[in-house]
Amino acid sequence: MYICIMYSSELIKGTLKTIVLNLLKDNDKMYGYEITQKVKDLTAQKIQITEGALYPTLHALEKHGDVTTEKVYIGKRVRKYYRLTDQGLNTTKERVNELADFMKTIRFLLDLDSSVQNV
Amino acid sequence: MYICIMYSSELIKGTLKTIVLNLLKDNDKMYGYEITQKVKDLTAQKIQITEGALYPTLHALEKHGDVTTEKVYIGKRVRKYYRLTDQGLNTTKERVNELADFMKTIRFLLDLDSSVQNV
DNA sequence: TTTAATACATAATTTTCTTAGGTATTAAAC
DNA sequence: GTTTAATACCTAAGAAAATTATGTATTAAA
Repeated sequence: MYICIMYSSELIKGTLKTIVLNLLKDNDKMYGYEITQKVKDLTAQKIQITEGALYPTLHALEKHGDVTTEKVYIGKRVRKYYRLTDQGLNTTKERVNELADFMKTIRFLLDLDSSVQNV
Repeated sequence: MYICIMYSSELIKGTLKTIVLNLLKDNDKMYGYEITQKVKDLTAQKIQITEGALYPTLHALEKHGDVTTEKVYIGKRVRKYYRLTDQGLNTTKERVNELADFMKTIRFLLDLDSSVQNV
């Protein structure tokens, strides 16, 4: 699974693009490997993006004009940096708002707010 | 899409089973069509479960022993009621906890808690 | 009497991720 | 010195889960 939560597995899908876009919104430019590490660090290893999921996603974002790329050589090793376009920033805002709204709906639907243990 | 949010489409996937299980936890017994309507009502039409997604899911839950079924005839029309088993109740708790935890992680990752508009 | 709502179901297709594989550089360990 | 781990990119086959489309049938409403 692209999202390799310790406790479970396929529970949630479809958030990858939003996660990537939001990271690019906050970080000016990032390369693929960096994204996987950042997500891993920020989530205490709970979410681990696999490369098989990430790279096709990044390529799709580029194809749709949400990001631009720039190759940088560190010695002989190549890094491909991704940067949000103006359109990509709009897409990001839309996606993040949708996800936030959806999660709010789910929380209500599952009655999570009334229980004590879930903040 | 099984989840037919007004604003978007494929953003989130994989929550269907958890939603269904949690409804059954709170409602003793329900039939398929009732589940679709309940979710529609509770979410102000934001989430609309399609039958093509629901029925295979219910059948899978039955196959795995999380629910039992009971056919009831209303006149000549048949209703198939689904009811949680003890095992199903455990599955439900696990799933809901996982989903809650995951959403908390996503909220942190997307920095949603620090912004004003998202409560 | 036709349409909409109720109520079940399956099958083909599509999307999206997993799993697995491939290449190559650089740093660390042995 | 050489193997291993980490860095860094990538694709392709397969699986999972939904969408879309279709089917049957009853009942209520227009």
